Amino acid sequence: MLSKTCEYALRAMIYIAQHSKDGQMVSIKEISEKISSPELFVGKILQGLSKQGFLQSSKGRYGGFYIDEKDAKRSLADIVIAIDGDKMFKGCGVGLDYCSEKKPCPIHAEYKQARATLYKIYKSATLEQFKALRPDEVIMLKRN
Amino acid sequence: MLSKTCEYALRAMIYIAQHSKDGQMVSIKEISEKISSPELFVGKILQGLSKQGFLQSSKGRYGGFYIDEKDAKRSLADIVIAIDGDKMFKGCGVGLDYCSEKKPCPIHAEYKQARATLYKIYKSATLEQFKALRPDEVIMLKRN
DNA sequence: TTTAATTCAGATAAACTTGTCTGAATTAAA
DNA sequence: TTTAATTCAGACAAGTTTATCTGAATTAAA
Repeated sequence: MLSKTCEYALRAMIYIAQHSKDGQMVSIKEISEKISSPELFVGKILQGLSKQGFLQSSKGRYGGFYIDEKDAKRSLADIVIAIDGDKMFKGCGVGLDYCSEKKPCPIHAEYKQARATLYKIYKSATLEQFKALRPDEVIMLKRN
Repeated sequence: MLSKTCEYALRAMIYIAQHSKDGQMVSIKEISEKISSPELFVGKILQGLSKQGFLQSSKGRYGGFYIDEKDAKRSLADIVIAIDGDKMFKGCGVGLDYCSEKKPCPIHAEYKQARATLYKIYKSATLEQFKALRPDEVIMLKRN
């Protein structure tokens, strides 16, 4: 459902949120290692998100990325939509352009409901929540 | 969520199911026109589904595709899985490999539930249901 | 038996997504 | 002020999905 790009983005953002303590910047190198993802590609993704104001970045030595308390309140839905658009939360479940309330396909009502639930789930999840995990709850962001 | 290929497949299968009356074959040409999709591409897709036993095909003049009553009972979920695989119904909502019951991500439980609901929706929808529509319920399969 | 209309099979091409390279700009520390 | 470490920007490359081309095989009808 999420593109690979979007999954990288979420994992990277979660890692940065978890490691943004007292102004310490997190470098792309560190991030990509810790979430096992292609360094330059994740760099690009974060540059985009940074331009859109989802996180702070600073150039130069000891530079990197940072997510402050305010930005950590952003929902996963916002990030998903910034990258994949809202197609995941929109449209007919069968891919019919002309499916509507007036001419619903057989799964229209249920699908619409399921879609709304999905959106609610992503919308109410925040980066903050991943910072607040107890040590025994901490989740591996790596692959493999 | 569904790939383009899968959407073509569903729309084509629905069209064929709706027009498979008393042994009459439906040609790729007719199908692709009626659902406005690339003819040769939909041809390929249907060839694959036909090999997998989702519908009948016959070569030669007056040949084409056909969905009998038994095959019309197949669920949309089966077709989706045959084409896109089951990734839509599996895995973590954040894309975490190590998210599990034991170490759930913050949205694990809700997402799992939503995913299951989605599967149920596709699993209980059949091609048959699209044949049974009353005239005023009939849905446009075309684009544009 | 010939012809025309079709599916089938495999190769090729175009478009999109994912990933890499290169060099410039920036910044903190030595 | 120089150096080393970083992000940034734009071009490039590889991989995947979507779409097309070509010719062969098949079949019903003329």
